Amino acid sequence: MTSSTPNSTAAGHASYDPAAIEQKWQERWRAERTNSPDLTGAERPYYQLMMFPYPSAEGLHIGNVFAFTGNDIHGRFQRLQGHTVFEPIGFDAFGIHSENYALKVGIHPMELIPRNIANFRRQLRRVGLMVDWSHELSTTDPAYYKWTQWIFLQLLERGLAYRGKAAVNWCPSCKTVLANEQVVNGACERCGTPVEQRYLEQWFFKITEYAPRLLANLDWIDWSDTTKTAQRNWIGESEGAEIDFALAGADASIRVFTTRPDTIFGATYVVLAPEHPLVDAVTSSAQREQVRAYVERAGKRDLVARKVGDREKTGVFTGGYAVNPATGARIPVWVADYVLMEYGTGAIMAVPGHDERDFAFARAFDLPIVRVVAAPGDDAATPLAEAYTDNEGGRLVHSPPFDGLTTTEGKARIVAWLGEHGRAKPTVTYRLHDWTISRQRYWGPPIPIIYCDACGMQAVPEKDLPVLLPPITDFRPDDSGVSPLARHEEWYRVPCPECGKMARRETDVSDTFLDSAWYFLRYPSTEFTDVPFDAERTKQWLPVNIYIGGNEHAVLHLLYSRFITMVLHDAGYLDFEEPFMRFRAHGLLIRNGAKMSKTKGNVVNPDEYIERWGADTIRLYLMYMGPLEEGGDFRDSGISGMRRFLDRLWASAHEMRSDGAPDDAVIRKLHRTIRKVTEDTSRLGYNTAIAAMMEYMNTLRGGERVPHRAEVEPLVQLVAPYAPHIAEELWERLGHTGTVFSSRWPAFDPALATEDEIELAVQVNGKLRGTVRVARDIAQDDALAAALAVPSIAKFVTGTPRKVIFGPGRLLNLVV
RNA sequence: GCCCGGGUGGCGAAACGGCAGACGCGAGGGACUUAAAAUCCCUUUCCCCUAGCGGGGAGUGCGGGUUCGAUUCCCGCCCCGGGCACCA
Repeated sequence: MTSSTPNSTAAGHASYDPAAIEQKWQERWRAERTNSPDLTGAERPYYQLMMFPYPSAEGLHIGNVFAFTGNDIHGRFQRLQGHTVFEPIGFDAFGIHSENYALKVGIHPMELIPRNIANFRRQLRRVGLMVDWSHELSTTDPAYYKWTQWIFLQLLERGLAYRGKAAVNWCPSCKTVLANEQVVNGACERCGTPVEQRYLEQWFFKITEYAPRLLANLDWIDWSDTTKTAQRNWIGESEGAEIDFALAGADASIRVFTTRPDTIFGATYVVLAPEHPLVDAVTSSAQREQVRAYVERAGKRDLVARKVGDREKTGVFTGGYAVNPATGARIPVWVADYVLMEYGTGAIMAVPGHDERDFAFARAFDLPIVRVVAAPGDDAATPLAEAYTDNEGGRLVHSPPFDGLTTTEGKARIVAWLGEHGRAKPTVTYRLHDWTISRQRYWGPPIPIIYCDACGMQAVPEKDLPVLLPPITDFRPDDSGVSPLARHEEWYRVPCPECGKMARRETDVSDTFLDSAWYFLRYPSTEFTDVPFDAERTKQWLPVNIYIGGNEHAVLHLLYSRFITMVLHDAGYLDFEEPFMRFRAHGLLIRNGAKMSKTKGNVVNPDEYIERWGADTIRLYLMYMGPLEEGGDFRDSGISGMRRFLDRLWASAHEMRSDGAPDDAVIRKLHRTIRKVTEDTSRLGYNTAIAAMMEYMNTLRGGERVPHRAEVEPLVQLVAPYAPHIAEELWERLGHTGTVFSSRWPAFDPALATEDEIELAVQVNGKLRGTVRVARDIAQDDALAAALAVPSIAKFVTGTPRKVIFGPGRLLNLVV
C-alpha cells in the first residue's frame, strides 16, 4: 500500500504522490483551458471522438474508462504530433433505461439525470481525459433535442419518415411496449410475463432506401473489419428473383422472392405468411374456418417465440391453388408461420427437395418432394433423404429444357425465360428493416407532429421547436398502448399550426438512437443556438478523424449515424456522406476471466482504484492488459507493476545528472524506443508501446546507474499520452513552462535507432544451433565463415552445406 | 445452423514466414539493511543426461500439408467468447 510510503525517499527527493499531482494538474487544465482548443483558428484540426456514455445511477463503468483512455491516448498523441485536437464528451441521457430506473426509485428523471451527470463529470475528470468541457452536451437538453426534432422534420420533408402499423412486443403486466432486446425467450425481461404481439401505429425511417449505399460505402471506409462484417450481415443483401405464381381460377397472382430460381421446377407448393394480404382471397370456403383459426393463433404468438422458439413446422392448407409458371402444374397454397411477412414478399415458392425448411414442412404435411438438382455422382433418380441445398457443383434435372445446366447458369437462364413472359425479374432483397423510431414512453424528445381534424397531419413549424417535454409527474405507461403524454390534456391539446383550431399532439417520443445518430455533428457547434451545426465549423472539423468505441453498437448506433449523415448530405447540409473516417472497435473488458456483472458482484469501481493507485497507474494498467482492439482481463494483481514503473520514472527525473554526456548505448536504446512507441501508439498498439518504455526504463536504471537528463527528458514526453499527470509534473520539474502537450514529440534518429552489430541466428537444418555477433550488413560468405568458426555450430555441419539460406540481418540457415 | 473473434509458461501477454515466451505479475534465491519496506542482481516452459560446468530432446488446442524454416500460410477437426438466427 502506498499510504505507508514515506513522503521523501532515501535519495532525498519527495516521493511520487499521485493524488496530489493529479488534482493539481486537473485544476490547472481547467483554469488554463488547456484542453479547449480554438475551434475557429485551428490549422491542423483533429477530431477525436469517443462514444458518449449513458449516465447511469451506478456511475462510470471501468469499461468506459478503458474505452475513453484508449481514445485519450490517441488524442493526446495527435496533439503532440502538432494537431489541434478536439476531444469532446457528452451524455446520452434519454431513453427507457433511465425511465425505468426513475420509476423504480421514484425520482423524476429530470431530477435524476442531472445528478447522474454531475457524478459522471466528476469521475471523468479524475481519469485525466483531455476533454474540452466547454463543448459538453446532453441529449436531454432542450437546446439539443430541438435539433433532434428538426432532423425528424428533415426526414419527413423528404418522404423518409412515415407512419405505419407495425407489430410490437407488448408486456401485459408492465403495460408497455418492449424493445426486442427486452424480450427474453418470449417473456418480459423484467417480470417474466409472456409477451404479446400488438399492432400499433408507428413512425418509421426509410433506412432501407439507403441499404445499397450503406453497403457499398463499407468497401472504402477505414473501419475495423469486425464492425464492417457485422453491418454487412445486418444489411443482409440477397440476390435472387421475384416470380409471379398465377392463382388457379382467379385473376390474381402471388409474387414470391427466391434466391434459388434455378430450382423452380421443384416448387411443389406455395406458402403465404399468415399476415399476407392474399390469404383471404386464396382461401376456399371449406378451409376458411381452419385458416382463420390458424392465422389468429399465429398472430398471438409473440415475435420472438415465433422466430427463435421451437422450429416445429405448423401450417394450414388454404384450399386454393397456384400455377407453377415453369411446369404449368397446379400446386397447393398453404399458410405457415415459418414464412415471415417482413422479409421478401411474404410469400415463397416451396422447393422441399432443396430447402431444409420446405423439406421439413413437406414431410410434416405429406407434400410432394421433387429432385431438380443432382450432386456430382447423383442423377435425377437418386432419392432425397434430406434437402440437397448445395448451391454449387450440382446440375439441373427434371427441369426441361434446362437439364444439365449448373445452378448458376440455371438461375440466369430460368429468370430470363420467365422474364420473357413477364413472370420474373431479378431482384435484390435486404434483411434490413425500416427503423421504428416511435416509443410509447415518456423520457425522450416528443415527435414534432400535430394532428388536426381539419387539416390532417401537420409538422410542427421550425420556429415552434423545440416541442418541450412537459415535466409531468405521472409518466408511468398504461395499458392503452399510447404514450403517457396523451393523458396530459394541457400538453396534448394544441392549436393547429395551419388553421389555428384545437388539434392534438403526437404523443410518441423518438428512439434514443436518434439522439445519438447526430451528436458528433453538434459538438463543434454547441454555442450556436440558431442552427444544429454551423456550416463553417462543420467544414473545418468533420468528418470525425477517428472514432473508437464498442462493437455492441456496430449495427445500431453506427449504422443509424451513417444513415442520418447520408440524409443530411443529400439534403445539402453536409458535404460528406460518411461521418467517421476511421472507426476502431475496442474489445471487451472482463474480470478474472469472467464477464463483469452486478449480479456476480465483480464490477470494478473506477473511483476505488483511482483512489488507491492514481489515475495514471490505472490508465497504464488498462492499456497494458492486452491489445485495445481485443479487450482485456482486469486482474488486481497486475496493477502494482505499472505503479512501480511510474515510481521509477519519478525517481529517474529526480536523481538524474545533467553534467557530462549521456551514455551512447542508452541513447541508442532511447532512439529505438522512440521509434517503437511512435509506431505502436499511432496504430493503437498501446500494450507493446508501454512494454517498450518499460524495457527502456530497465536500460536506464539497470545496475543502479544514474541516468542523464538527456536520457530521461524524452521519456517523459513518450509517457505523456499514457500518464498525463505525472508527465506534466515532471515536465515542470525539469524546468519547462507550459504544458508538456504543447511540446513536440521527440524525433528518433534512424541512424541511432539502428544497431551496427547484430546477433545473427544460425540454424542447421532449420534448428537453432547458436548465434554469432556480426556487423549488421555482413555479406553471406562472411556470415557463413563466422558461423563455422564457432565449434558448437560447426559440429553439426559435416562437409559443405548443400544449401545456404541467408536472411540479411536475421539468420543463416545451413542445409546439410 | 450461419458469421466474426480467440486458444502460446503458474497468470496477463510478445513475436515483418526467420533465435517462441519480449514486457509485466507471481514464485524462488541473493545483495544492501540491526530489521523491514523500497531498490538492485540472478533464476523461473517441460522432460532427459551430468556431482558440476555443460549438453540433448520436446514444445504455441488436435491431425495433415506447403516451405530450407510455420505461433504465423493452406486443408480438415476440437474447444472457448461474441453476434445473427425459420431471411426463402
